[in-house]
Amino acid sequence: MSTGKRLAKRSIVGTRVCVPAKDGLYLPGVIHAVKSIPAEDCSTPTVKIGTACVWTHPNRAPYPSTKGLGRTRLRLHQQTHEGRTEGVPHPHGREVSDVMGVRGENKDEVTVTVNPSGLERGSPILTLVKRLDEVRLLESRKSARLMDQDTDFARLADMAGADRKRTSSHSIDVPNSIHQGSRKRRPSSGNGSPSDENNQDCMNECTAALVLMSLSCSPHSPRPYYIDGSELSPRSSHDSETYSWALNGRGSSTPSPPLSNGGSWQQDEGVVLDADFAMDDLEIDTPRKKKVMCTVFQCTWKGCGVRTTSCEAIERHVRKMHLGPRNPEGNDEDPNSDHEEEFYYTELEEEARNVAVSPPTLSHQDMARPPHEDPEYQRQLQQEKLQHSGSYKSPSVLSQRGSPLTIPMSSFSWTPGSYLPVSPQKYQKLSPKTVSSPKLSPSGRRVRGESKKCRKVYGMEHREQWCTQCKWKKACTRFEAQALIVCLRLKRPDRTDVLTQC
DNA sequence: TTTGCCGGGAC
DNA sequence: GTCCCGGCAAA
Ligand SMILES: [Zn+2]
Repeated sequence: MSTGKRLAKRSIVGTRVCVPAKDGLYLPGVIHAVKSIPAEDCSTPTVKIGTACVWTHPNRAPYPSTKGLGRTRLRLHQQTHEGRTEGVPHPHGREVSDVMGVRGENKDEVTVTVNPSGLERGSPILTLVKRLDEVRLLESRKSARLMDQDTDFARLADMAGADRKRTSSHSIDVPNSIHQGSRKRRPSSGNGSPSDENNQDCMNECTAALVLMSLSCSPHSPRPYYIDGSELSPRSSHDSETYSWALNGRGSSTPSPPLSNGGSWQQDEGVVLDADFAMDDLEIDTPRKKKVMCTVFQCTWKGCGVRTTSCEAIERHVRKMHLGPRNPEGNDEDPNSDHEEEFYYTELEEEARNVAVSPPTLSHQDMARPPHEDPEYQRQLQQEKLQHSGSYKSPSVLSQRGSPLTIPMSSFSWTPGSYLPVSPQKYQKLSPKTVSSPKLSPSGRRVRGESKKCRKVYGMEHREQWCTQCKWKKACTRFEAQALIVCLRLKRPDRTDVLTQC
């Protein structure tokens, strides 16, 4: 519902940004004002660099603070999670914050120019070449979206759900036979040495989710894909528009952040989902769910408010109308592009009938069926390909970027609760919306998964080997995750980058 | 009857 | 937040 997938944009004043300077150098600054230009129906942020210098560019937005460092910028944020910006270890071990500029030369290094005022008096301007992981972030006020992304990454680490703590502590599935039958709490520490199998189990669960994320999300505000009977593919009603997770019906629909953490989750908090990747935006066709919701995208550029039903369309709009071409060549397909436009629209959910007046919309039938079954959608795809080849990210492009998986659902059952191995309670907490299950029994109870469950596999006598969920009498998460990995290996052996994490 | 797991309660 | 279990429904 209107609990919204993406939070409405807040004021960007105060947001740390990078602005392009000469020689490809990006200077950190803070947006201190946004001037609106009524005539042009847009606004121009003014960025303060240091104390005096002001950068402004009509019809052009500054880069979010992490932008402008090429691919390296994300690592800056992801690896540190400290909410700080441009704190560069001084050669003598001190931290300096008067960074004049940061330039990403290659993947692992950044060149940092440090203002002498941040060092001893009279020091010359320092140019430091630092490894990425040496660069720490000082306090910064990031844009809401970047905040969201951080949250995402943090939560990403939680994909092991109830097992996550044990993931980090390398211990899981504690035998609890001693306390069997007693509601007395076991000491939470001293879990003893876990079996390798359990460790692997946990890893598998983590990785399965990672794999999913990694494979199904494009680096550019990655689009989720959905698993229908046969494949993971972008789910959209038309024009690659209303994306939503529909894993056998249950899923989420908001984009997730790029997963470039290399699986090194150091934080664990909740599930992956949040404003940008939430299990909560589930579009499921069940008897329970009567209202057909669909997503519209609204431009948040001041005074604009243009709405489209397509993510692509709104991004195109923002790019064309407000931001200008991404680069001189106008090559919008540049994988390294800044995706700045993502900051200038918001995603809203509306009842389908409202959307009918929003252009461009097709029939609503297609919202309830997979795109590959929708002839109208297919036609649209063809047209889109023809019309926008080169400047428009058609689903095929998305496919390349996100490399959606093709997973035969017959090989394993993908039950909704186990989409990410997470405790149902947590799942529900992160799901403000009423979540309906894809396969619900008439009573509303979800249909039992078809895959083996710990109880069946290990038996009551080996309860200690069960996954945590099974121990808690919750929906088992172990075998679906494993099945997913198996499928992944079979179907996408080329994705060694992800598979190596398994 | 067995199994899976939802919902809710204890801690 | 974690952990547990009553009880329901499907298998
Ligand atoms: Zn299990």
